[in-house]
This record gives sequence, structure tokens and C-alpha cells, in this order.
Amino acid sequence: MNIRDIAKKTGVSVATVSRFLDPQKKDLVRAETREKIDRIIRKYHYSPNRTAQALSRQINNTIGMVTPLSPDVVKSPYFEGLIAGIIEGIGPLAYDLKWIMIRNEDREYCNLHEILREHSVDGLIFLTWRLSTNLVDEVQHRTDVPAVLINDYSPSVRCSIVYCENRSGVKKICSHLTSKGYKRIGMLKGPEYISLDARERFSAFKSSGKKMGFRVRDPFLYECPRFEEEAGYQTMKLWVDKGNLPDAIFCANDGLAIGAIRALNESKIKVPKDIAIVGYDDSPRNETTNPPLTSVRQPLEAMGKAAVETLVKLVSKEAKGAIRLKFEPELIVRESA
Amino acid sequence: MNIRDIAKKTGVSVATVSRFLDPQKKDLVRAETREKIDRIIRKYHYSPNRTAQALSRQINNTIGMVTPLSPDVVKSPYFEGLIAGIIEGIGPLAYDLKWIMIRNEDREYCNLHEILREHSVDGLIFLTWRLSTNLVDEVQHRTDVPAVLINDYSPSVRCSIVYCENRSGVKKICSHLTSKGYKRIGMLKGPEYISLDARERFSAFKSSGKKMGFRVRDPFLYECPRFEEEAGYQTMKLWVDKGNLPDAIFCANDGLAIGAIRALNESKIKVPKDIAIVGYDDSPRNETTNPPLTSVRQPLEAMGKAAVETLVKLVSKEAKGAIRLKFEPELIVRESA
DNA sequence: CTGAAAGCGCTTACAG
DNA sequence: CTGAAAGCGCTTACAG
Repeated sequence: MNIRDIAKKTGVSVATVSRFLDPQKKDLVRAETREKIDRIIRKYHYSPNRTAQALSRQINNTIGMVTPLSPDVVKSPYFEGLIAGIIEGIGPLAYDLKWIMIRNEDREYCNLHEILREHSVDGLIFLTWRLSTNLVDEVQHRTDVPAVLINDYSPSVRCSIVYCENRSGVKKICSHLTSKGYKRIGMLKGPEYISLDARERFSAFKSSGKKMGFRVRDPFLYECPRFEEEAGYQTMKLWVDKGNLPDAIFCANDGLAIGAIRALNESKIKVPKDIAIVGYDDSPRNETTNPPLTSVRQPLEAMGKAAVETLVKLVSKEAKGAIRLKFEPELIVRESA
Repeated sequence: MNIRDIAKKTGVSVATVSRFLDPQKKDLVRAETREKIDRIIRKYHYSPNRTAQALSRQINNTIGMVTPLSPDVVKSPYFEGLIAGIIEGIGPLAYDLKWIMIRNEDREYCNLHEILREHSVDGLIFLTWRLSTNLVDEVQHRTDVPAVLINDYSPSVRCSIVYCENRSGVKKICSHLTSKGYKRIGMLKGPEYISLDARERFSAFKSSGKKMGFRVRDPFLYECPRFEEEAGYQTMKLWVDKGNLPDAIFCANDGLAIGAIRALNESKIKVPKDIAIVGYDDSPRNETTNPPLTSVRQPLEAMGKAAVETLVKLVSKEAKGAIRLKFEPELIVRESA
């Protein structure tokens, strides 16, 4: 059953059926004709072929959600939050969602247009965009492709981007700690050579120290090789062995914080009595850690939703150029600090 | 840049370029010609338009993952596991993945073909398939559309289905409990009028009782209105008030079990010392509940993976008819029983 | 209000 | 080994 069959059975031209199918043009069709077409369409359960419509209209009405290819993606609270927001955002829209997974070994895309063409989508949301050097380069320079990045903001990026500032989150943590009277504050840093976030969080920590009057000094700074619980555990172990512990430690993410707490517990150092611990990212499990972890939450769902709304504006030419949306992180105070 | 531009610039016909693009037919093209085309394609970063290919080939090389439209989907460990498996399964394949979200208020699809056409996909994986009465009906009768259901198996289903048997999981629970010497075993049931799973788990519980020699009697059976922690909590409260508690309780899912434990704790009844508790589904949080919850795990990732592999066989006509894959649940013994 | 015809960007028998 | 032409199922000026 295609549009020609319907036209034939109704005794009209395909153009008329096509108009009937388009809500914008439906009332160009005479009421009587509309009824006839309607009857036939229902009778045969006809529905238009979206692929043909897409080719003809030169728009797929589909957006692509780009992630690395890894089953872990859905298990990360970070992606979960964003995806939940994307689902919410796309719900009321007439767009479809394609999940584009990019594996490292893939030949590198040289060009965002290629991704659009090769996957039949009109725009892209990058849940994480440092996927390959070519792509990073593209994103820094292109503004003519509808694409929205999420987080990992840097001023040189020319694409549209939705992000949550590290700087502001770190400031909130530091002022919370100082207001509680902590003066000797250390940091368990993330892997700086890998992650922009790690660098930014440390840099914000330093400037907060200056502003709020606590000293940021080497014996109170340890860097972890990865953003994971185990790395936090090992590094904290080391720190405990060296001795000279501060009164409070800001950990560059929750995983590190949880690992650190485990290491401290093993050495009979109590959190928060002997030492206060703060994390970053606010994973759901922070509520059930022991003690529950104070952390900073990014409004992931709102960000995911904003990303699709922004992208759709770009795709539909309702907006153009690079749109930058900044979100505020929120301090969630629990028992660890 | 389209195939005609490339053909013109290379000085060959579009047919030749098209052959060059098709790995199957590439060597029909003379080596010399191949080189010329290759050069031009690279120069202009040409890549074929997938929509046009799809229309022409009459296949989209895309499968649809069907879920209800709700942000909660990604937050459920059940869907997470399945989706992780689907990602894993689709990784090595040349198929794209479209996420088709169906909202209740939608006009009901009368026909699986409609979903395929309206979303440009070749086949469907239903993560949950009791989405509307029409669809349920379709699924019971159709075998001519590539579609794979996951769980909620019933013999009357004619579609392909990947499932994990409730019966076998419940048996494992009951034999674990009897082997530990429990004789007075009760059940916190799920909402039977809503869920096939709830009915099956109870029915399996009854027959296990017969086989293994424990009595299944009314005062030890309570039904919860929903499959949620709060429902488990409230119902267990009630049970405690009525008195007459068994030595062990099988809860129809983990949420109910966790709620029940909370209610028991509040009444100073210790788990597992005073009463043993078993859940079902094995959510990741079972490891960190207090006490860690004994439960039954479905191999969700393997099931998701099998679903896409099966679907792709169906789509590519490598297989046909209804394929039924049964998976075995696994008992995970922790401290609660 | 309606229809004939060109076009979207590919693929694929068919002929050479 | 290559090309001309029809076809996939729609949409959309254009003409009436």
C-alpha cells in the first residue's frame, strides 16, 4: 500500500492524497474528498513511508544522540540523567531519536555532515564530544551544522553547547567548608592530563583558596590517575601513609570520594569527625554511602531537555548561530561534610 | 555533493560510482577507475545519503527499540540491563538503532507495519510489549513482521520472544529456603490483576510448595497493590500488625522486599535472624541494602544482546518464523536468606 | 480545489 | 567492465 494505491482507490491524484496527509495543507482538500480519502486510508491501514517523505522533503525529522559505543554508557548516572532529559524533551515533539554510537576503532569522521548523511539525521546531540581528534577539531570550527554539545565547555568551541560550570560548583563547596570553620583544606585531584573537568576543578579550587583565605599547598594536593573509586582508594591510602592530613578534602568526583572514605575507614579515621569529605557530581548512590556524601549536583535532566530543545530550534531554523546555555550546579549537603 | 556530482567530476556514470560504494560490487569496477573515484570522494568528503539508499534498496538497515515514553525508563535497572545488551549486540553490526517511545495517549497503532513505515525501521524490539490492547492483539497473531519481544512470555504469543522463566527462578528460591530448613514460608505477592509476572510467580510458588512439602496457606499470603518499595512497606506493616508471621517470606520483587525489610526493622524484627527475606530481579542496589538481599537475577544483558541478534536474523531473512529463546535465571544468595 | 510532472539521491536489472 | 534508464514513495511548484 503506497500513496498511489490510495489515490487510485479513492479516484483522486497522489497530489491530493499527499495534501490530505499534510496537516498544513489538509484544508486545501474539499471536505467531501477528504472523507473519501480518509475512509480508504483507514480501510487499508495506510500510513506514509517516512523514508520517502524524508528524501522528498530533504529533512528526516530525526535527531541523533551521539555517545561512545559501550554498554557502560547506560550504567553511568551521568548519562542516565542526560538521557532522561532527552527523552523528556523529545516527547512532545514530532522528532524521532536515533542513537548513534561511535567506537574508537571506527574510521574517524572528518566532518559533521558525514554523520548526518550516513545516519539520516538532521542534527546531533553529543553526550560527550571528545571522541576523536578530527571531531574535536570540527566542533571547534564549524557552526553550519545543527549540533549541540553537552558539558566540557571551552571558550574556543564554536558549536552550540549546554553546560554546567565547574567553577561555580567548586566555589560552593569551598565556601561551605570554610563557613563550617575548616581552614586546612586539601584536594584529591582528577587526572589533569586527560580531563578538562579535572583541570578546571583544580583551578577553581586554587582561586577559591585565594578568595576565601585558605592556603592551597602541595602536601595537601594529591592527583589520582583515573576518575574511579579504586584510584581514590589507592591514592588516599598513600596520603594516609605519608601522614599530614588536612581537616577537609574536596575530591574531584564522587568515585574518588567514596574510595577515599573507604581508605580512611580502614585506618580508623572517621568521616566527618576526623576529616570532612566532599565529592562532585552527586550520583544517586551518595544517599546510601556511609556516611551519605556531600556533593555538587548538575541539573542533568534539565540539561538534556535543553539540549534537544536547542537542537530542534537549530534544525528548524527557528534559531541560528551558536547557542550557549549555562546551568548552575547545586550543593547537596549530607553528612560527610 | 551527491553521487551525480562525484560521477561528473570523475568522468564516469553514477552507476559506476554506486558500484564502487557497494563493497559487494566494488571489484566489478576497474582498478584504475576505482582509484579515480576514490580520490574525488576523499577530496570532497563525499558520503552517500542513507535516506536515498534506504528508499532505493527498500531497507533502512535500522532497528527500532520500543519503550514506553518515560524518563524513568533509563533509571530502571531492568531496562538498563536490557539496553546495555542491545548496545553490545548492535555494536559489531551495520545497523542503526532508533529509539521509539510510545506514549499512552497516542493514537494506538493498529498494526506493526505502521510502526515500521512511520519510523523508517526494518524491525522492532519491544522492551515491554503490553503497551496497548491493539498491540497486544497484534503480537498474539502476527508472524510476518520482524519483531522480538522481551519477557512476559505467554504461549499464545506468536511473535519471536526472548524471555526468562519465572517458574524456574521461583523454584530456585523455594528450594534454597527449604534446604536451609525453613518450613513456614510466606509470600508477599505482586499485583495479580496487572501483571503476568505477578501471577506466574505466585503460581510457581504454589506448585513449589506442593513439590517441596511446605504448606501454602492464606494467612501467609499478602498481595501488594503495586510492584514498589512503598507498597511492600505498607503491606508488611499490615501483616506485622495482624501477627502470625512465617519464618521466611518470598517477595515478588526486590522493591517489595526492601519495603518489607524496612517495615520489619521498624518493629524490631531482625532479618534474617527472625525472618528470612528473598526478593526477585536482583537490582544492583541489593548489594548495599541492609542486610544485602538474596534475589534471583535474570541475565538481562545476554537477553538484550540475543534480542538484537535474533531480530537481525529475521530482518535479513537469515531466519524466519517465530523464534523463542529461553534464559535461565540465577539465584544470588546474600545475607537476607 | 485538483492534477500532471519533475525531482529528492540513490540502486539495479538490462544491454552492450 | 560500463552506462542509460526506470524505479523506490513521497512532495511541491506550476498550471488550470
